[in-house]
Amino acid sequence: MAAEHEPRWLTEAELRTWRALSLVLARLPVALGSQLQRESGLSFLEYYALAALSDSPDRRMRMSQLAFLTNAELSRVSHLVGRLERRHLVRREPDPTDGRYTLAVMTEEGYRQLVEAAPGHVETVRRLVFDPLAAEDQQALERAACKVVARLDTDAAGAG
Amino acid sequence: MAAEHEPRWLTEAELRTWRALSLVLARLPVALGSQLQRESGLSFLEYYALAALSDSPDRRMRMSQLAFLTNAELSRVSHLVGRLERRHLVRREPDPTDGRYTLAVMTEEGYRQLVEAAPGHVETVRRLVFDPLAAEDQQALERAACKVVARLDTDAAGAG
DNA sequence: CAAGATTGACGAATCAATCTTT
DNA sequence: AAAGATTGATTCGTCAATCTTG
Repeated sequence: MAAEHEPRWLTEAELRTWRALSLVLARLPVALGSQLQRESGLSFLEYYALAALSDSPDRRMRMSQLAFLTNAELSRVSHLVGRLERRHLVRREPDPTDGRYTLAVMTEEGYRQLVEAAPGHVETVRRLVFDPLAAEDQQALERAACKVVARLDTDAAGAG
Repeated sequence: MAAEHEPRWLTEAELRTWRALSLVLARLPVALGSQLQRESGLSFLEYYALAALSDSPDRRMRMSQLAFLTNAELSRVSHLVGRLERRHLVRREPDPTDGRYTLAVMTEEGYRQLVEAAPGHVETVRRLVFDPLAAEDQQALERAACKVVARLDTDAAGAG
Protein backbone atom coordinates (compact mmCIF):
# COMPACT_ATOMS: atom_id res chain seq x y z
CA MET A 1 0.00 0.00 0.00
CA ALA A 2 2.80 2.45 0.81
CA ALA A 3 3.82 4.35 -2.32
CA GLU A 4 7.53 4.01 -2.93
CA HIS A 5 7.72 6.85 -5.47
CA GLU A 6 8.00 10.52 -4.58
CA PRO A 7 4.69 11.64 -3.11
CA ARG A 8 2.71 14.49 -4.59
CA TRP A 9 3.25 17.16 -1.97
CA LEU A 10 0.59 19.80 -1.46
CA THR A 11 0.73 23.01 -3.50
CA GLU A 12 0.76 26.38 -1.77
CA ALA A 13 -2.97 26.79 -2.34
CA GLU A 14 -3.74 23.29 -1.08
CA LEU A 15 -1.65 23.91 2.01
CA ARG A 16 -3.60 27.09 2.75
CA THR A 17 -6.88 25.23 2.37
CA TRP A 18 -5.67 22.36 4.52
CA ARG A 19 -4.52 24.68 7.29
CA ALA A 20 -7.87 26.45 7.36
CA LEU A 21 -9.76 23.15 7.36
CA SER A 22 -7.51 21.77 10.10
CA LEU A 23 -8.36 24.72 12.29
CA VAL A 24 -12.05 24.07 11.85
CA LEU A 25 -11.60 20.36 12.57
CA ALA A 26 -9.67 21.15 15.73
CA ARG A 27 -11.69 24.00 17.12
CA LEU A 28 -15.32 23.80 16.03
CA PRO A 29 -16.15 20.52 17.84
CA VAL A 30 -14.44 21.80 20.98
CA ALA A 31 -16.37 25.07 20.87
CA LEU A 32 -19.70 23.32 20.36
CA GLY A 33 -18.95 20.77 23.06
CA SER A 34 -17.96 23.47 25.53
CA GLN A 35 -21.19 25.38 25.06
CA LEU A 36 -23.27 22.23 25.51
CA GLN A 37 -21.32 21.12 28.57
CA ARG A 38 -21.40 24.53 30.17
CA GLU A 39 -25.08 25.31 29.59
CA SER A 40 -26.64 21.84 29.61
CA GLY A 41 -24.20 19.34 31.08
CA LEU A 42 -24.24 17.28 27.88
CA SER A 43 -21.38 16.30 25.59
CA PHE A 44 -21.64 16.73 21.84
CA LEU A 45 -22.25 13.02 21.32
CA GLU A 46 -24.69 12.78 24.21
CA TYR A 47 -26.72 15.57 22.65
CA TYR A 48 -26.87 13.91 19.25
CA ALA A 49 -27.67 10.53 20.73
CA LEU A 50 -30.60 12.05 22.63
CA ALA A 51 -31.64 13.96 19.51
CA ALA A 52 -31.64 10.75 17.46
CA LEU A 53 -33.75 8.99 20.07
CA SER A 54 -36.22 11.87 20.24
CA ASP A 55 -36.79 11.62 16.48
CA SER A 56 -37.46 7.89 16.58
CA PRO A 57 -40.91 6.32 17.05
CA ASP A 58 -41.61 5.82 20.77
CA ARG A 59 -38.26 7.54 21.41
CA ARG A 60 -36.47 4.21 21.33
CA MET A 61 -33.90 2.68 19.03
CA ARG A 62 -31.58 -0.30 18.74
CA MET A 63 -28.06 0.30 20.02
CA SER A 64 -26.60 -0.54 16.62
CA GLN A 65 -28.86 1.93 14.83
CA LEU A 66 -28.00 4.59 17.37
CA ALA A 67 -24.34 3.93 16.70
CA PHE A 68 -24.92 4.25 12.97
CA LEU A 69 -26.88 7.50 13.26
CA THR A 70 -24.32 9.12 15.54
CA ASN A 71 -21.33 7.95 13.50
CA ALA A 72 -19.86 6.26 16.53
CA GLU A 73 -18.63 2.75 17.20
CA LEU A 74 -21.04 0.42 18.93
CA SER A 75 -18.73 0.00 21.88
CA ARG A 76 -18.56 3.74 22.35
CA VAL A 77 -22.33 4.00 22.27
CA SER A 78 -22.62 1.18 24.79
CA HIS A 79 -20.39 3.06 27.23
CA LEU A 80 -22.25 6.27 26.46
CA VAL A 81 -25.68 4.80 27.06
CA GLY A 82 -24.38 3.27 30.26
CA ARG A 83 -23.49 6.73 31.50
CA LEU A 84 -26.79 8.21 30.33
CA GLU A 85 -28.57 5.37 32.10
CA ARG A 86 -26.85 6.18 35.38
CA ARG A 87 -28.13 9.73 34.97
CA HIS A 88 -31.64 8.42 34.19
CA LEU A 89 -31.79 10.07 30.76
CA VAL A 90 -32.04 6.73 28.95
CA ARG A 91 -32.84 3.18 29.96
CA ARG A 92 -32.17 -0.12 28.24
CA GLU A 93 -34.64 -2.84 27.34
CA PRO A 94 -34.12 -6.05 25.40
CA ASP A 95 -35.99 -5.98 22.08
CA PRO A 96 -39.09 -8.13 22.67
CA THR A 97 -39.09 -9.30 19.05
CA ASP A 98 -35.46 -10.47 19.06
CA GLY A 99 -33.44 -10.74 22.24
CA ARG A 100 -30.15 -10.13 20.46
CA TYR A 101 -31.02 -6.47 20.14
CA THR A 102 -30.99 -3.94 22.93
CA LEU A 103 -33.31 -0.95 22.75
CA ALA A 104 -32.17 2.38 24.13
CA VAL A 105 -35.25 4.14 25.42
CA MET A 106 -35.31 7.84 26.17
CA THR A 107 -36.82 8.74 29.53
CA GLU A 108 -39.06 11.73 30.18
CA GLU A 109 -36.17 13.35 32.01
CA GLY A 110 -33.93 12.73 29.01
CA TYR A 111 -36.43 14.36 26.72
CA ARG A 112 -36.79 17.29 29.07
CA GLN A 113 -33.04 17.87 29.15
CA LEU A 114 -32.77 17.63 25.36
CA VAL A 115 -35.54 20.18 24.88
CA GLU A 116 -33.79 22.46 27.33
CA ALA A 117 -30.42 22.08 25.62
CA ALA A 118 -31.60 22.44 22.01
CA PRO A 119 -32.10 26.21 21.71
CA GLY A 120 -28.64 27.07 23.04
CA HIS A 121 -26.97 24.50 20.83
CA VAL A 122 -28.79 25.60 17.70
CA GLU A 123 -27.99 29.22 18.45
CA THR A 124 -24.32 28.31 18.77
CA VAL A 125 -24.28 26.37 15.51
CA ARG A 126 -25.92 29.34 13.84
CA ARG A 127 -23.54 31.85 15.35
CA LEU A 128 -20.36 29.88 14.62
CA VAL A 129 -21.23 28.38 11.25
CA PHE A 130 -24.13 30.00 9.44
CA ASP A 131 -23.96 33.63 10.51
CA PRO A 132 -20.45 34.15 9.09
CA LEU A 133 -21.27 32.34 5.82
CA ALA A 134 -22.97 33.97 2.85
CA ALA A 135 -25.60 31.84 1.10
CA GLU A 136 -23.18 30.81 -1.64
CA ASP A 137 -20.51 29.92 0.95
CA GLN A 138 -22.97 27.65 2.64
CA GLN A 139 -23.95 25.91 -0.58
CA ALA A 140 -20.34 25.46 -1.57
CA LEU A 141 -19.44 24.14 1.87
CA GLU A 142 -22.22 21.59 1.65
CA ARG A 143 -21.08 20.43 -1.76
CA ALA A 144 -17.47 20.11 -0.64
CA ALA A 145 -18.41 18.30 2.58
CA CYS A 146 -20.58 15.81 0.69
CA LYS A 147 -17.77 15.04 -1.72
CA VAL A 148 -15.34 14.40 1.12
CA VAL A 149 -17.86 12.20 2.92
CA ALA A 150 -18.43 10.20 -0.25
CA ARG A 151 -14.70 9.62 -0.49
CA LEU A 152 -14.54 8.60 3.15
CA ASP A 153 -17.28 6.05 2.45
CA THR A 154 -15.57 4.47 -0.55
CA ASP A 155 -12.25 4.53 1.29
CA ALA A 156 -13.68 2.76 4.33
CA ALA A 157 -15.30 0.15 2.09
CA GLY A 158 -12.02 -0.43 0.30
CA ALA A 159 -10.00 -0.84 3.48
CA GLY A 160 -12.43 -3.39 4.95
CA MET B 1 -26.71 34.67 28.24
CA ALA B 2 -29.44 32.13 27.47
CA ALA B 3 -31.94 33.58 25.00
CA GLU B 4 -35.43 33.36 26.40
CA HIS B 5 -37.20 34.01 23.09
CA GLU B 6 -37.92 31.36 20.50
CA PRO B 7 -34.63 30.35 18.88
CA ARG B 8 -34.07 30.60 15.15
CA TRP B 9 -34.17 26.95 14.20
CA LEU B 10 -32.20 25.78 11.17
CA THR B 11 -33.85 25.80 7.76
CA GLU B 12 -33.97 22.64 5.65
CA ALA B 13 -30.96 23.79 3.66
CA GLU B 14 -28.98 24.70 6.76
CA LEU B 15 -29.78 21.35 8.29
CA ARG B 16 -28.48 19.56 5.20
CA THR B 17 -25.27 21.58 5.31
CA TRP B 18 -24.86 21.01 9.02
CA ARG B 19 -25.34 17.25 8.66
CA ALA B 20 -22.73 17.07 5.92
CA LEU B 21 -20.30 19.17 7.92
CA SER B 22 -20.91 17.09 11.04
CA LEU B 23 -19.99 13.97 9.15
CA VAL B 24 -16.72 15.51 8.08
CA LEU B 25 -15.99 16.70 11.62
CA ALA B 26 -16.67 13.24 12.99
CA ARG B 27 -14.96 11.10 10.40
CA LEU B 28 -12.12 12.93 8.72
CA PRO B 29 -9.92 13.29 11.83
CA VAL B 30 -10.53 9.65 12.70
CA ALA B 31 -9.59 8.52 9.19
CA LEU B 32 -6.41 10.59 9.15
CA GLY B 33 -5.44 9.48 12.64
CA SER B 34 -6.00 5.83 11.80
CA GLN B 35 -3.74 5.97 8.78
CA LEU B 36 -0.99 7.69 10.75
CA GLN B 37 -1.27 5.29 13.66
CA ARG B 38 -1.37 2.22 11.44
CA GLU B 39 1.50 3.14 9.13
CA SER B 40 3.69 5.26 11.40
CA GLY B 41 2.67 4.76 15.02
CA LEU B 42 1.93 8.47 15.42
CA SER B 43 -1.28 10.22 16.43
CA PHE B 44 -2.60 13.17 14.46
CA LEU B 45 -1.40 15.64 17.09
CA GLU B 46 1.95 13.92 17.50
CA TYR B 47 2.51 14.25 13.77
CA TYR B 48 1.69 17.95 13.72
CA ALA B 49 3.78 18.62 16.80
CA LEU B 50 6.77 16.95 15.16
CA ALA B 51 6.04 18.80 11.92
CA ALA B 52 5.98 22.14 13.75
CA LEU B 53 9.30 21.36 15.44
CA SER B 54 10.89 20.31 12.15
CA ASP B 55 9.98 23.68 10.64
CA SER B 56 11.49 25.65 13.49
CA PRO B 57 15.13 26.86 13.63
CA ASP B 58 17.30 24.19 15.27
CA ARG B 59 14.16 22.04 15.41
CA ARG B 60 13.29 23.40 18.83
CA MET B 61 10.47 25.51 20.19
CA ARG B 62 8.98 26.73 23.45
CA MET B 63 6.21 24.57 24.84
CA SER B 64 3.77 27.46 24.74
CA GLN B 65 4.52 28.19 21.10
CA LEU B 66 4.14 24.53 20.25
CA ALA B 67 0.76 24.58 21.96
CA PHE B 68 -0.25 27.64 19.96
CA LEU B 69 0.84 26.19 16.63
CA THR B 70 -0.90 22.87 17.20
CA ASN B 71 -4.10 24.49 18.54
CA ALA B 72 -3.83 22.51 21.73
CA GLU B 73 -3.85 23.46 25.38
CA LEU B 74 -0.50 23.77 27.08
CA SER B 75 -1.31 21.00 29.51
CA ARG B 76 -2.15 18.66 26.67
CA VAL B 77 1.12 19.45 24.94
CA SER B 78 3.01 18.88 28.16
CA HIS B 79 1.55 15.38 28.46
CA LEU B 80 2.14 14.80 24.75
CA VAL B 81 5.78 15.85 24.87
CA GLY B 82 6.23 13.67 27.94
CA ARG B 83 5.10 10.68 25.91
CA LEU B 84 7.26 11.65 22.92
CA GLU B 85 10.19 12.05 25.29
CA ARG B 86 9.77 8.52 26.60
CA ARG B 87 9.92 7.35 22.99
CA HIS B 88 13.04 9.46 22.39
CA LEU B 89 11.43 11.51 19.60
CA VAL B 90 11.74 14.76 21.53
CA ARG B 91 13.68 15.94 24.55
CA ARG B 92 13.17 18.89 26.88
CA GLU B 93 15.66 21.60 27.79
CA PRO B 94 15.19 24.73 29.85
CA ASP B 95 15.53 27.87 27.73
CA PRO B 96 19.05 29.18 28.53
CA THR B 97 17.90 32.78 28.03
CA ASP B 98 14.94 32.54 30.43
CA GLY B 99 14.43 29.61 32.75
CA ARG B 100 10.67 30.02 32.83
CA TYR B 101 10.45 28.62 29.33
CA THR B 102 10.94 24.99 28.36
CA LEU B 103 12.23 24.14 24.91
CA ALA B 104 10.97 21.02 23.16
CA VAL B 105 13.84 19.76 21.01
CA MET B 106 13.30 17.26 18.22
CA THR B 107 15.77 14.35 18.24
CA GLU B 108 17.33 12.80 15.15
CA GLU B 109 15.10 9.79 15.66
CA GLY B 110 12.08 12.07 15.86
CA TYR B 111 13.04 13.71 12.60
CA ARG B 112 13.59 10.34 10.97
CA GLN B 113 10.14 9.13 11.99
CA LEU B 114 8.48 12.32 10.78
CA VAL B 115 10.18 12.05 7.40
CA GLU B 116 9.05 8.46 7.18
CA ALA B 117 5.47 9.32 8.12
CA ALA B 118 5.03 12.37 5.92
CA PRO B 119 4.48 10.82 2.47
CA GLY B 120 1.74 8.49 3.64
CA HIS B 121 -0.02 11.25 5.52
CA VAL B 122 0.14 13.72 2.64
CA GLU B 123 -1.13 11.05 0.26
CA THR B 124 -4.06 10.42 2.57
CA VAL B 125 -4.92 14.10 2.89
CA ARG B 126 -4.79 14.33 -0.88
CA ARG B 127 -6.91 11.27 -1.43
CA LEU B 128 -9.57 12.15 1.15
CA VAL B 129 -9.76 15.91 0.69
CA PHE B 130 -8.25 17.26 -2.51
CA ASP B 131 -8.82 14.48 -5.01
CA PRO B 132 -12.61 14.59 -4.64
CA LEU B 133 -12.74 18.41 -4.79
CA ALA B 134 -12.74 20.44 -8.00
CA ALA B 135 -10.59 23.56 -7.95
CA GLU B 136 -13.55 25.82 -7.24
CA ASP B 137 -14.74 23.51 -4.45
CA GLN B 138 -11.36 23.82 -2.83
CA GLN B 139 -11.35 27.61 -3.05
CA ALA B 140 -14.86 27.81 -1.68
CA LEU B 141 -14.02 25.44 1.14
CA GLU B 142 -11.03 27.55 2.10
CA ARG B 143 -13.11 30.72 2.12
CA ALA B 144 -15.82 29.12 4.24
CA ALA B 145 -13.31 27.60 6.66
CA CYS B 146 -11.54 30.93 7.12
CA LYS B 147 -14.81 32.67 7.90
CA VAL B 148 -15.72 30.09 10.51
CA VAL B 149 -12.28 30.30 12.08
CA ALA B 150 -12.54 34.08 12.23
CA ARG B 151 -15.83 33.72 14.06
CA LEU B 152 -14.32 31.19 16.44
CA ASP B 153 -11.57 33.70 17.20
CA THR B 154 -13.90 36.59 17.96
CA ASP B 155 -16.16 34.28 19.94
CA ALA B 156 -13.29 33.01 22.08
CA ALA B 157 -12.13 36.57 22.69
CA GLY B 158 -15.62 37.61 23.73
CA ALA B 159 -16.08 34.70 26.15
CA GLY B 160 -12.78 35.42 27.93
C1' DC C 1 2.98 37.89 42.10
C1' DA C 2 2.66 36.79 37.14
C1' DA C 3 3.73 33.73 33.36
C1' DG C 4 5.16 29.33 31.80
C1' DA C 5 4.97 24.71 32.68
C1' DT C 6 4.02 20.38 35.09
C1' DT C 7 1.33 17.07 37.67
C1' DG C 8 -2.42 14.00 39.16
C1' DA C 9 -7.12 12.82 39.22
C1' DC C 10 -10.83 12.02 36.55
C1' DG C 11 -13.81 11.27 32.37
C1' DA C 12 -14.17 9.55 27.84
C1' DA C 13 -12.66 6.78 23.49
C1' DT C 14 -10.54 2.65 21.53
C1' DC C 15 -9.37 -2.09 21.02
C1' DA C 16 -9.60 -6.78 21.85
C1' DA C 17 -11.92 -10.27 24.26
C1' DT C 18 -16.13 -12.03 25.81
C1' DC C 19 -21.05 -12.95 26.40
C1' DT C 20 -25.88 -13.73 24.67
C1' DT C 21 -29.45 -14.79 21.61
C1' DT C 22 -30.88 -16.70 17.43
C1' DA D 1 -21.70 -20.04 13.94
C1' DA D 2 -22.99 -15.20 13.40
C1' DA D 3 -24.75 -10.83 14.85
C1' DG D 4 -25.59 -7.62 18.46
C1' DA D 5 -23.95 -5.97 22.56
C1' DT D 6 -21.10 -5.56 26.68
C1' DT D 7 -16.88 -5.39 29.36
C1' DG D 8 -12.18 -4.30 30.89
C1' DA D 9 -7.55 -2.55 29.93
C1' DT D 10 -5.25 1.02 28.08
C1' DT D 11 -4.60 5.56 26.45
C1' DC D 12 -5.60 10.27 25.80
C1' DG D 13 -7.62 14.90 26.98
C1' DT D 14 -9.27 18.16 30.48
C1' DC D 15 -9.49 20.53 34.62
C1' DA D 16 -7.83 22.29 38.84
C1' DA D 17 -3.98 22.61 41.71
C1' DT D 18 0.79 23.20 42.10
C1' DC D 19 5.56 24.32 41.10
C1' DT D 20 9.28 27.42 39.29
C1' DT D 21 11.52 31.31 37.43
C1' DG D 22 12.04 36.06 36.91
